[in-house]
Amino acid sequence: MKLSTKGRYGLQAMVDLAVYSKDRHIALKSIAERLCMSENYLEQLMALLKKNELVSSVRGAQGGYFLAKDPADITIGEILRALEGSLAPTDCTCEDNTYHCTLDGKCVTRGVWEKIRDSINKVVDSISLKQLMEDYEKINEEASHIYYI
Amino acid sequence: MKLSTKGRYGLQAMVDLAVYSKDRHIALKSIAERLCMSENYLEQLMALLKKNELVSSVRGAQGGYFLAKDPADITIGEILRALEGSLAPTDCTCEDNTYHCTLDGKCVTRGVWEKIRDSINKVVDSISLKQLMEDYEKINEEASHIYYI
DNA sequence: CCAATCCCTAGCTTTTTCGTAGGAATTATA
DNA sequence: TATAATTCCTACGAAAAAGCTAGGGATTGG
Repeated sequence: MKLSTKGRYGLQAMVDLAVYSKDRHIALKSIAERLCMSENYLEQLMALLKKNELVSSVRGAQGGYFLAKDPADITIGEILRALEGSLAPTDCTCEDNTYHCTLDGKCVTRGVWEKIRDSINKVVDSISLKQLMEDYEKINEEASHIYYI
Repeated sequence: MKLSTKGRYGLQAMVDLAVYSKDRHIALKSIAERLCMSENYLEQLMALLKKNELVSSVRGAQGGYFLAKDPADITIGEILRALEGSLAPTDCTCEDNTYHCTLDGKCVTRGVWEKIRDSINKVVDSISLKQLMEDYEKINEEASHIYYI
Protein backbone atom coordinates (compact mmCIF):
# COMPACT_ATOMS: atom_id res chain seq x y z
CA MET A 1 0.00 0.00 0.00
CA LYS A 2 2.77 2.44 -0.79
CA LEU A 3 2.72 5.34 -3.20
CA SER A 4 5.40 5.10 -5.86
CA THR A 5 7.96 7.80 -6.53
CA LYS A 6 5.66 9.03 -9.28
CA GLY A 7 3.14 10.28 -6.77
CA ARG A 8 5.71 11.60 -4.34
CA TYR A 9 8.03 13.29 -6.82
CA GLY A 10 5.15 14.55 -8.92
CA LEU A 11 3.38 16.20 -6.01
CA GLN A 12 6.63 17.85 -4.94
CA ALA A 13 7.07 19.14 -8.46
CA MET A 14 3.55 20.57 -8.44
CA VAL A 15 4.23 22.40 -5.18
CA ASP A 16 7.47 23.70 -6.65
CA LEU A 17 5.60 24.91 -9.72
CA ALA A 18 2.95 26.59 -7.59
CA VAL A 19 5.62 28.43 -5.62
CA TYR A 20 8.07 29.33 -8.37
CA SER A 21 5.97 29.89 -11.48
CA LYS A 22 3.41 32.32 -10.14
CA ASP A 23 2.99 34.25 -13.38
CA ARG A 24 5.57 32.79 -15.68
CA HIS A 25 6.80 29.41 -16.80
CA ILE A 26 9.89 27.66 -15.50
CA ALA A 27 12.21 25.11 -17.04
CA LEU A 28 12.00 21.52 -15.93
CA LYS A 29 15.74 21.64 -15.36
CA SER A 30 15.39 24.16 -12.54
CA ILE A 31 12.66 22.13 -10.84
CA ALA A 32 14.75 18.98 -11.08
CA GLU A 33 17.72 20.80 -9.56
CA ARG A 34 15.79 22.23 -6.63
CA LEU A 35 14.22 18.84 -5.88
CA CYS A 36 17.32 16.76 -6.66
CA MET A 37 15.54 14.61 -9.22
CA SER A 38 16.52 13.12 -12.55
CA GLU A 39 15.46 15.48 -15.35
CA ASN A 40 14.53 12.65 -17.66
CA TYR A 41 12.39 10.94 -15.08
CA LEU A 42 10.65 14.13 -14.00
CA GLU A 43 9.90 14.77 -17.67
CA GLN A 44 7.85 11.61 -17.74
CA LEU A 45 5.91 12.73 -14.72
CA MET A 46 5.22 16.11 -16.29
CA ALA A 47 3.82 14.28 -19.32
CA LEU A 48 1.28 12.60 -17.03
CA LEU A 49 0.37 15.88 -15.38
CA LYS A 50 0.02 17.55 -18.76
CA LYS A 51 -2.17 14.79 -20.14
CA ASN A 52 -4.46 15.36 -17.18
CA GLU A 53 -4.50 19.11 -17.82
CA LEU A 54 -2.89 20.08 -14.55
CA VAL A 55 0.12 21.76 -16.15
CA SER A 56 0.76 23.44 -19.49
CA SER A 57 4.00 24.09 -21.27
CA VAL A 58 5.83 26.45 -23.61
CA ARG A 59 8.16 24.72 -26.03
CA GLY A 60 11.47 25.88 -27.41
CA ALA A 61 14.28 27.92 -25.90
CA GLN A 62 13.29 29.74 -22.69
CA GLY A 63 10.29 27.45 -22.58
CA GLY A 64 9.01 25.72 -19.49
CA TYR A 65 6.05 24.54 -17.49
CA PHE A 66 3.33 26.32 -15.58
CA LEU A 67 0.13 25.35 -13.76
CA ALA A 68 -2.86 24.98 -16.05
CA LYS A 69 -5.21 26.25 -13.34
CA ASP A 70 -5.21 28.32 -10.22
CA PRO A 71 -3.63 26.31 -7.37
CA ALA A 72 -6.82 26.81 -5.37
CA ASP A 73 -8.66 24.85 -8.07
CA ILE A 74 -6.26 21.91 -8.11
CA THR A 75 -6.71 19.21 -5.51
CA ILE A 76 -4.04 16.83 -4.28
CA GLY A 77 -6.39 14.06 -5.36
CA GLU A 78 -6.32 15.17 -8.98
CA ILE A 79 -2.53 15.30 -8.88
CA LEU A 80 -2.05 11.91 -7.26
CA ARG A 81 -4.57 10.17 -9.49
CA ALA A 82 -2.94 11.70 -12.57
CA LEU A 83 0.38 10.23 -11.49
CA GLU A 84 -0.61 6.96 -9.84
CA GLY A 85 -3.89 6.06 -11.47
CA SER A 86 -6.80 5.26 -9.19
CA LEU A 87 -6.00 5.33 -5.49
CA ALA A 88 -8.30 2.38 -4.85
CA PRO A 89 -6.59 -0.42 -2.92
CA THR A 90 -7.66 -3.14 -5.38
CA ASP A 91 -8.30 -3.38 -9.11
CA CYS A 92 -11.89 -4.39 -8.47
CA THR A 93 -12.66 -1.07 -6.80
CA CYS A 94 -11.04 1.28 -9.31
CA GLU A 95 -13.34 4.08 -10.43
CA ASP A 96 -13.02 3.04 -14.06
CA ASN A 97 -14.30 -0.44 -13.29
CA THR A 98 -12.95 -2.34 -16.25
CA TYR A 99 -11.79 -5.16 -14.02
CA HIS A 100 -14.38 -7.84 -13.44
CA CYS A 101 -14.34 -10.09 -10.41
CA THR A 102 -15.76 -13.59 -10.74
CA LEU A 103 -17.36 -13.36 -7.31
CA ASP A 104 -19.37 -10.35 -8.47
CA GLY A 105 -21.80 -9.39 -5.68
CA LYS A 106 -20.88 -12.26 -3.39
CA CYS A 107 -17.62 -10.82 -2.12
CA VAL A 108 -17.55 -9.70 1.50
CA THR A 109 -14.17 -8.00 1.29
CA ARG A 110 -15.20 -5.67 -1.52
CA GLY A 111 -17.02 -3.40 0.93
CA VAL A 112 -13.79 -2.91 2.85
CA TRP A 113 -11.88 -1.90 -0.28
CA GLU A 114 -14.60 0.55 -1.25
CA LYS A 115 -14.52 2.21 2.15
CA ILE A 116 -10.74 2.51 2.02
CA ARG A 117 -10.92 3.98 -1.49
CA ASP A 118 -13.59 6.48 -0.52
CA SER A 119 -11.78 7.63 2.59
CA ILE A 120 -8.53 8.15 0.70
CA ASN A 121 -10.29 10.12 -2.01
CA LYS A 122 -12.13 12.19 0.55
CA VAL A 123 -8.89 13.22 2.21
CA VAL A 124 -6.91 14.04 -0.90
CA ASP A 125 -9.79 15.82 -2.60
CA SER A 126 -10.23 18.06 0.42
CA ILE A 127 -6.70 19.48 0.20
CA SER A 128 -5.85 22.03 -2.50
CA LEU A 129 -2.47 22.69 -3.99
CA LYS A 130 -2.83 26.24 -2.72
CA GLN A 131 -2.77 24.98 0.85
CA LEU A 132 0.53 23.17 0.32
CA MET A 133 1.94 26.18 -1.50
CA GLU A 134 1.12 28.36 1.48
CA ASP A 135 2.57 25.80 3.87
CA TYR A 136 5.77 25.89 1.87
CA GLU A 137 5.94 29.66 1.89
CA LYS A 138 5.23 29.81 5.58
CA ILE A 139 7.97 27.33 6.39
CA ASN A 140 10.44 29.25 4.26
CA GLU A 141 9.45 32.58 5.72
CA GLU A 142 9.94 31.25 9.25
CA ALA A 143 13.25 29.74 8.29
CA SER A 144 14.60 32.99 6.86
CA HIS A 145 13.25 34.86 9.88
CA ILE A 146 15.26 32.69 12.18
CA TYR A 147 18.25 33.12 9.94
CA TYR A 148 18.29 36.91 10.21
CA ILE A 149 17.94 37.14 13.99
CA MET B 1 -1.28 2.29 -3.92
CA LYS B 2 -2.50 -1.27 -4.30
CA LEU B 3 -2.75 -3.95 -1.68
CA SER B 4 -0.77 -7.06 -2.53
CA THR B 5 -2.22 -10.53 -2.69
CA LYS B 6 -1.00 -11.01 0.86
CA GLY B 7 -3.58 -8.60 2.19
CA ARG B 8 -6.36 -9.78 -0.09
CA TYR B 9 -5.80 -13.51 0.24
CA GLY B 10 -5.04 -13.25 3.92
CA LEU B 11 -8.23 -11.36 4.73
CA GLN B 12 -10.25 -13.88 2.75
CA ALA B 13 -8.62 -16.67 4.69
CA MET B 14 -9.47 -14.96 7.97
CA VAL B 15 -13.13 -14.65 6.94
CA ASP B 16 -13.09 -18.30 5.94
CA LEU B 17 -11.65 -19.22 9.32
CA ALA B 18 -14.24 -17.14 11.13
CA VAL B 19 -17.04 -18.89 9.26
CA TYR B 20 -15.78 -22.46 9.18
CA SER B 21 -13.84 -22.91 12.41
CA LYS B 22 -16.38 -21.67 14.93
CA ASP B 23 -15.36 -24.04 17.72
CA ARG B 24 -12.79 -26.25 16.14
CA HIS B 25 -9.69 -26.00 14.00
CA ILE B 26 -9.57 -26.57 10.27
CA ALA B 27 -6.80 -27.69 7.97
CA LEU B 28 -5.11 -25.16 5.76
CA LYS B 29 -5.75 -27.49 2.85
CA SER B 30 -9.50 -27.05 3.11
CA ILE B 31 -9.21 -23.25 3.27
CA ALA B 32 -6.96 -23.23 0.23
CA GLU B 33 -9.43 -25.41 -1.66
CA ARG B 34 -12.45 -23.26 -0.86
CA LEU B 35 -10.57 -20.09 -1.80
CA CYS B 36 -8.69 -21.59 -4.75
CA MET B 37 -5.29 -20.62 -3.43
CA SER B 38 -1.90 -22.27 -3.38
CA GLU B 39 -1.48 -24.20 -0.14
CA ASN B 40 2.18 -23.33 0.16
CA TYR B 41 1.60 -19.66 -0.35
CA LEU B 42 -1.33 -19.51 2.07
CA GLU B 43 0.92 -21.22 4.59
CA GLN B 44 3.26 -18.24 4.49
CA LEU B 45 0.36 -15.89 5.09
CA MET B 46 -0.81 -17.94 8.05
CA ALA B 47 2.69 -17.63 9.49
CA LEU B 48 2.31 -13.84 9.42
CA LEU B 49 -1.11 -14.02 11.04
CA LYS B 50 0.17 -16.38 13.67
CA LYS B 51 3.17 -14.20 14.48
CA ASN B 52 0.73 -11.37 15.08
CA GLU B 53 -1.38 -13.55 17.34
CA LEU B 54 -4.49 -13.47 15.20
CA VAL B 55 -4.61 -17.22 14.59
CA SER B 56 -3.39 -20.25 16.51
CA SER B 57 -2.71 -23.74 15.30
CA VAL B 58 -2.72 -27.39 16.26
CA ARG B 59 0.11 -29.41 14.75
CA GLY B 60 0.17 -32.98 13.57
CA ALA B 61 -2.48 -35.15 11.91
CA GLN B 62 -6.00 -33.71 12.15
CA GLY B 63 -4.38 -30.44 13.10
CA GLY B 64 -5.31 -27.07 11.72
CA TYR B 65 -5.83 -23.39 12.35
CA PHE B 66 -8.32 -21.41 14.36
CA LEU B 67 -8.81 -17.79 15.38
CA ALA B 68 -6.78 -16.74 18.38
CA LYS B 69 -9.52 -14.34 19.51
CA ASP B 70 -13.23 -13.78 19.15
CA PRO B 71 -13.95 -12.37 15.66
CA ALA B 72 -15.61 -9.39 17.32
CA ASP B 73 -12.25 -8.54 18.88
CA ILE B 74 -10.27 -8.72 15.65
CA THR B 75 -10.27 -5.68 13.38
CA ILE B 76 -9.61 -5.68 9.66
CA GLY B 77 -6.84 -3.22 10.43
CA GLU B 78 -4.99 -5.72 12.59
CA ILE B 79 -5.30 -8.32 9.87
CA LEU B 80 -4.15 -6.09 7.03
CA ARG B 81 -1.24 -4.64 8.98
CA ALA B 82 -0.14 -8.15 10.00
CA LEU B 83 -0.02 -9.11 6.33
CA GLU B 84 1.08 -5.91 4.61
CA GLY B 85 2.98 -4.04 7.28
CA SER B 86 2.00 -0.44 7.92
CA LEU B 87 -0.77 0.89 5.70
CA ALA B 88 0.88 4.32 5.55
CA PRO B 89 1.33 5.57 1.97
CA THR B 90 5.03 6.40 2.45
CA ASP B 91 7.93 5.04 4.49
CA CYS B 92 8.30 8.36 6.27
CA THR B 93 4.82 8.05 7.81
CA CYS B 94 4.96 4.44 8.99
CA GLU B 95 3.94 4.02 12.61
CA ASP B 96 7.27 2.45 13.48
CA ASN B 97 9.15 5.47 12.23
CA THR B 98 12.55 4.00 11.64
CA TYR B 99 12.85 5.78 8.32
CA HIS B 100 14.35 9.25 8.55
CA CYS B 101 13.69 11.95 5.98
CA THR B 102 16.39 14.51 5.32
CA LEU B 103 13.80 17.28 5.05
CA ASP B 104 12.67 16.54 8.58
CA GLY B 105 10.09 19.18 9.58
CA LYS B 106 10.35 21.20 6.40
CA CYS B 107 8.33 18.87 4.21
CA VAL B 108 4.93 20.12 3.07
CA THR B 109 3.77 16.81 1.63
CA ARG B 110 4.26 14.90 4.85
CA GLY B 111 0.99 16.25 6.23
CA VAL B 112 -0.86 14.77 3.27
CA TRP B 113 0.64 11.33 3.83
CA GLU B 114 -0.23 11.45 7.53
CA LYS B 115 -3.84 12.31 6.79
CA ILE B 116 -4.10 9.48 4.27
CA ARG B 117 -2.55 7.05 6.74
CA ASP B 118 -4.88 8.10 9.54
CA SER B 119 -8.00 7.88 7.40
CA ILE B 120 -7.10 4.40 6.17
CA ASN B 121 -6.41 3.21 9.71
CA LYS B 122 -9.63 4.75 10.96
CA VAL B 123 -11.65 2.85 8.35
CA VAL B 124 -10.02 -0.53 8.77
CA ASP B 125 -9.91 -0.35 12.55
CA SER B 126 -13.63 0.38 12.66
CA ILE B 127 -14.58 -2.88 10.93
CA SER B 128 -14.42 -6.14 12.85
CA LEU B 129 -13.93 -9.59 11.42
CA LYS B 130 -17.29 -10.47 12.95
CA GLN B 131 -19.00 -8.03 10.61
CA LEU B 132 -17.49 -9.65 7.53
CA MET B 133 -18.31 -13.09 8.90
CA GLU B 134 -21.95 -12.07 9.26
CA ASP B 135 -21.95 -10.53 5.79
CA TYR B 136 -20.69 -13.81 4.43
CA GLU B 137 -23.33 -15.82 6.24
CA LYS B 138 -26.06 -13.46 5.14
CA ILE B 139 -25.04 -13.65 1.50
CA ASN B 140 -24.94 -17.42 1.63
CA GLU B 141 -28.28 -17.64 3.34
CA GLU B 142 -29.87 -15.39 0.71
CA ALA B 143 -28.23 -17.33 -2.08
CA SER B 144 -29.56 -20.66 -0.88
CA HIS B 145 -32.95 -19.06 -0.36
CA ILE B 146 -33.05 -17.93 -3.97
CA TYR B 147 -31.87 -21.34 -5.03
CA TYR B 148 -34.77 -23.16 -3.39
CA ILE B 149 -37.56 -20.95 -4.75
C1' DC C 1 21.72 29.18 -37.39
C1' DC C 2 22.10 27.25 -32.78
C1' DA C 3 21.41 26.40 -28.25
C1' DA C 4 17.87 25.58 -25.04
C1' DT C 5 14.05 23.53 -24.17
C1' DC C 6 9.94 20.34 -24.41
C1' DC C 7 8.39 15.75 -26.50
C1' DC C 8 8.54 10.79 -27.20
C1' DT C 9 9.63 6.08 -26.47
C1' DA C 10 12.70 2.16 -26.21
C1' DG C 11 15.31 -0.31 -23.14
C1' DC C 12 17.91 -1.43 -18.93
C1' DT C 13 18.67 -2.46 -13.84
C1' DT C 14 16.98 -3.32 -9.44
C1' DT C 15 13.48 -4.49 -6.39
C1' DT C 16 9.31 -6.60 -5.18
C1' DT C 17 5.77 -9.85 -5.74
C1' DC C 18 4.05 -14.23 -6.07
C1' DG C 19 4.58 -18.12 -5.80
C1' DT C 20 7.08 -23.38 -5.98
C1' DA C 21 9.67 -26.91 -3.78
C1' DG C 22 10.91 -29.84 -0.47
C1' DG C 23 12.38 -31.42 3.86
C1' DA C 24 11.85 -31.30 9.19
C1' DA C 25 8.92 -31.66 13.20
C1' DT C 26 4.69 -33.08 15.29
C1' DT C 27 0.72 -35.92 16.32
C1' DA C 28 -3.77 -38.63 15.77
C1' DT C 29 -4.97 -43.02 14.51
C1' DA C 30 -4.86 -47.67 12.97
C1' DT D 1 4.93 -48.66 16.58
C1' DA D 2 4.26 -47.31 11.83
C1' DT D 3 1.95 -44.28 8.89
C1' DA D 4 -0.27 -40.59 7.10
C1' DA D 5 -1.72 -36.02 7.81
C1' DT D 6 -0.62 -31.95 9.09
C1' DT D 7 1.97 -27.57 10.56
C1' DC D 8 6.61 -25.36 10.26
C1' DC D 9 10.56 -23.48 7.97
C1' DT D 10 13.48 -21.68 4.47
C1' DA D 11 15.66 -21.36 0.04
C1' DC D 12 15.07 -20.54 -4.53
C1' DG D 13 13.09 -18.82 -8.98
C1' DA D 14 10.09 -16.65 -12.48
C1' DA D 15 7.50 -12.72 -13.62
C1' DA D 16 6.11 -8.19 -13.01
C1' DA D 17 6.72 -3.58 -11.58
C1' DA D 18 9.42 0.36 -10.33
C1' DG D 19 12.73 3.51 -11.25
C1' DC D 20 15.25 5.20 -13.89
C1' DT D 21 18.79 6.17 -18.35
C1' DA D 22 19.54 7.26 -23.05
C1' DG D 23 19.03 9.41 -27.07
C1' DG D 24 16.87 11.35 -30.96
C1' DG D 25 13.12 14.53 -32.75
C1' DA D 26 10.41 18.90 -32.72
C1' DT D 27 10.10 23.68 -31.54
C1' DT D 28 11.49 28.32 -30.78
C1' DG D 29 13.95 32.62 -28.78
C1' DG D 30 17.98 35.12 -29.56
